[in-house]
Amino acid sequence: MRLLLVEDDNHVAAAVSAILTRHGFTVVHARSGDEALRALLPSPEKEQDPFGVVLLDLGLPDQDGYEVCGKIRKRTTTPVIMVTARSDVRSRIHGLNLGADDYIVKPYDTGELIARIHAVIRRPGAATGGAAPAETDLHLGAVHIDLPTRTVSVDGTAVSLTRKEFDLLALLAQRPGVVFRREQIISEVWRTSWEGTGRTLEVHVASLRAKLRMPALIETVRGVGYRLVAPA
Amino acid sequence: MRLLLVEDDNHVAAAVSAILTRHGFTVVHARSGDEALRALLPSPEKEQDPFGVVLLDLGLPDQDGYEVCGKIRKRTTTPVIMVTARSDVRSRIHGLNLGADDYIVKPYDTGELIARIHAVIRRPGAATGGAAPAETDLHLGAVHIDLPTRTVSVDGTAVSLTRKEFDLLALLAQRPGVVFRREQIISEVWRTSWEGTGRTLEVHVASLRAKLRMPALIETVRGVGYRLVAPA
DNA sequence: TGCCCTCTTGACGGGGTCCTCACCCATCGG
DNA sequence: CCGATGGGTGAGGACCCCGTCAAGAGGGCA
Repeated sequence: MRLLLVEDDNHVAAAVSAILTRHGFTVVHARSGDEALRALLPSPEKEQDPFGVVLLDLGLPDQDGYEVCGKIRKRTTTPVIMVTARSDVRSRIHGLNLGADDYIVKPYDTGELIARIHAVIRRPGAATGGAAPAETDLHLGAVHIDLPTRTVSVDGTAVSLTRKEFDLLALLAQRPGVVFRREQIISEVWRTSWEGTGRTLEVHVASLRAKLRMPALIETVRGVGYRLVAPA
Repeated sequence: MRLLLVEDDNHVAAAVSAILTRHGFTVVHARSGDEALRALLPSPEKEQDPFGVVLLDLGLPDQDGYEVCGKIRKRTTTPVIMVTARSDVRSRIHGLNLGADDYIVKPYDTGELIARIHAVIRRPGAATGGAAPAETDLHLGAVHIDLPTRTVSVDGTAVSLTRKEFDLLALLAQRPGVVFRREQIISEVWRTSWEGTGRTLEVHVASLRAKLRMPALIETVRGVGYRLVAPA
């Protein structure tokens, strides 16, 4: 699960990040409120998994942490856990009323942090309540892709794809015309930084081209990667 | 919204109850773990609104408060907030890992209590009480699901499902056709972030397929999860 | 207390997916 | 024209994932 860590101190961020990574989270680090908001909002460019939870430090340089929390709540339903050194009750109530799901006071026990994160993300709706209504249907000429149901059809007839095939197609289809580099595709679809020595990627591309019966749809960019040709 | 207050001390209960009532909650008071569990379980006789949240004091006479929390979590998905004088980190982590949604240490500020209650019940999906009138009946071809009474019938004949079976079916039925990931199902139905190694999920799916006499209704999406096939 | 229902776990097996490997072809630079 | 580089292709086998079965733990109810 992806986690957004909002923290201006790089040393603290590195330490916390290490702990969270060890517990299975993919940590994205934002150093300011602006950066956090930009990372949260689904931009047309990068279509990634939505964040499962936000760890928001209130001591930010550019803007008030409470304000950031409010803005996050206005746009998404992603759970927010406030982290701060301010221990007074007033601040806690203020934070919670702004839409925060929990409020932890520094210094905190790392075990408790993990436990509270899990408590927040297991609440019903948290799993589905990612970012704002992202695009779920993609049309590319005759090809129609439905993300939630993981179904693909060409000219109206359904096509059965395997997991890797679908993930690969979905990735490319999010930015038609844009070239994805090989290593980028590997890391997104395979979720591992292992750079294969084999022909794995090519095999899956070939399979996709065959199943979609449109070999020209996926274009090879020699020495770089692949891209989907944008429909006219 | 109805709130279940589990507290053995009558004086404390009266005081807290008054505060909560003033904030718009309908408070039901249970003096022991047994009483709490009996109040929570939906009896076929009295058809009442389900509880929106449980305030669980850990200092109970009859049984361990943690145990009670575990039992509650086993049967319902109602949010639980633990309230106790035990402030050590160990207890907090233990409580949260048992499925509690929050953990407040006595003595607490009443304003913070209210804020934390609101933070817990504000989650989308947690609104079993007064909020959005969610869909209560689901029809999928020959299968009819009634959420409030937790009854399921196929072709008009009733089918007896266990708790987990019903929760699983109800989850999938909420969005026919869309694929639910395994982890998502685990976290929603089991409400615990334990990543099981066993075959638990598959066993329940198999049981459901058999009882509904429609093996094709629940479709396996290899490497991802399951989904209900949308009716034609 | 004893029985039954539910849930969990583990072993086992089958079948679908994925990766590897070898070889082929296309492109590009000299 | 020729070699080097990098992608395309077609098997085959390994691995992974899921379905099934059986056994056991725990709680509920009489």
